[in-house]
Amino acid sequence: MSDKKETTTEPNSQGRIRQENKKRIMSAAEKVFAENGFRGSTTAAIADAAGLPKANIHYYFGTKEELYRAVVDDIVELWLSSFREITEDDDPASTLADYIRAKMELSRNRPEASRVFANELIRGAPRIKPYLSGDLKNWVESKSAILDKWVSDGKMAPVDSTRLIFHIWAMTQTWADFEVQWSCILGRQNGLEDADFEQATNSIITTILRNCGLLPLPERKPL
Amino acid sequence: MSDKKETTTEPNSQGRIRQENKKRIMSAAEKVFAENGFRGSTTAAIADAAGLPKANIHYYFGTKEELYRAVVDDIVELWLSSFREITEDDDPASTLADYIRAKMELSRNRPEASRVFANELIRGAPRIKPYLSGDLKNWVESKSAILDKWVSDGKMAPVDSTRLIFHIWAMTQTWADFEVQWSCILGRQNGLEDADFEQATNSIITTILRNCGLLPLPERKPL
DNA sequence: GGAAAATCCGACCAAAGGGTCAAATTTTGC
DNA sequence: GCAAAATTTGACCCTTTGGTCGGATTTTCC
Repeated sequence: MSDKKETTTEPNSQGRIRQENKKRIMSAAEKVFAENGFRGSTTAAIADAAGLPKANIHYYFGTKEELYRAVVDDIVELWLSSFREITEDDDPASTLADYIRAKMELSRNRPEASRVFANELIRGAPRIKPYLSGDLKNWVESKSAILDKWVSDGKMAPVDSTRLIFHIWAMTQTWADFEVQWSCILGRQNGLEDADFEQATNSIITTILRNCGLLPLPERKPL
Repeated sequence: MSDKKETTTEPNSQGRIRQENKKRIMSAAEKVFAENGFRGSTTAAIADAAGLPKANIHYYFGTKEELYRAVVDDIVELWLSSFREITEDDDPASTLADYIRAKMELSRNRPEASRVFANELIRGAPRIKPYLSGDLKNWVESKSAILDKWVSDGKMAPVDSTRLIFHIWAMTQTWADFEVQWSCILGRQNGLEDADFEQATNSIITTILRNCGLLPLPERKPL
């Protein structure tokens, strides 16, 4: 079913035009898929966004499905590569804060990538389940093991380390996926501003560090 | 453009069959829209899920767009009605905990509703922006005012009350919208279990209450 | 019980959708 | 400079899709 174009044989060292066009198409596709999901996106819309005739999309990617997979694979790679390595010797507070900042920068700079991913998850992740149950599961397990080590070393208070990671993701990605909701509620006519992301970042960091006993208990205002 | 069936004139007191069928179709539509978004959903798929011929969908709802709006309006109403009233005289800790529990129960029991809403937001909320900038904005503003009052009354520590609400939503809704991600990572072959939701609920409550200085600072394990 | 209203539903239609093709043009490698 | 390879593109094809229609069946109401 997919043995007709064999992208694997392509020498790839040359093909400057090919590289450029594929990148252009994938970037356009990311936008369209983010907004409409896989089934709701049309190859015509993608071609339009890329400024190319529809036939070119099929020339470079065969089917819509293949293009989608290429886009998703790209995002998965971005996801995994964007995590700085963490070791048990690191300082919990600054490591967690840095991680939250990195995730928020992704939400700010690559919101479409986040939304493509979100779309895929909402649909039950038919195409990326193996990745979720594989690389991603391993990543979470190894990181929560480090958190647990920090706890048992007395470097931070006991927490549910797995849920901690989940909830960091939820709080950071919501600023990309559901941006329109927050910008409406905050009354930002032209979308969220840098300052909104900064404030959100600080709020998340505070929440997480307090939860881990890494910030002093905030004083209540005296009656 | 919509003056041909005039659903408003329908006496509605009779029409038992009508009520039942509309409910059946909307319930099926919620499922299909949740999984495929508006553009990705076909009326045939909805009819199929409802166990009715496609023509009936159009008989009761006119167009796909009208059906979608009916479903979304229903969800918006559910959203707003599910919030217990809060007053400044309430106890912060139990009020926040109750609210988180209520949101988590919605995520557990009406995940499709949450996903339809999420789909709409990811797309930029073309059809519900007025609701976001209206009712929802007001709701958030009135609730964050109460939180602020609690702070100035010394009943809880100073927090960014608006972001607090946003992040409660993010952490609770992620368990509906992205359930597949969490169940893969947790290795649950058959989807999340009740116990998973309980554990998540507790984790969120702890996080939020600690953030508000409503739980004692957790002790670190001594070296 | 019977006529009017409501409901059901298979058959149909025009538009949009994914994908193909072959001829024309451009780029590459020597 | 030129032949082979790569790329471009409009026209085309078949399937899917949202939506309609009209006649059959059921329900309602007196």
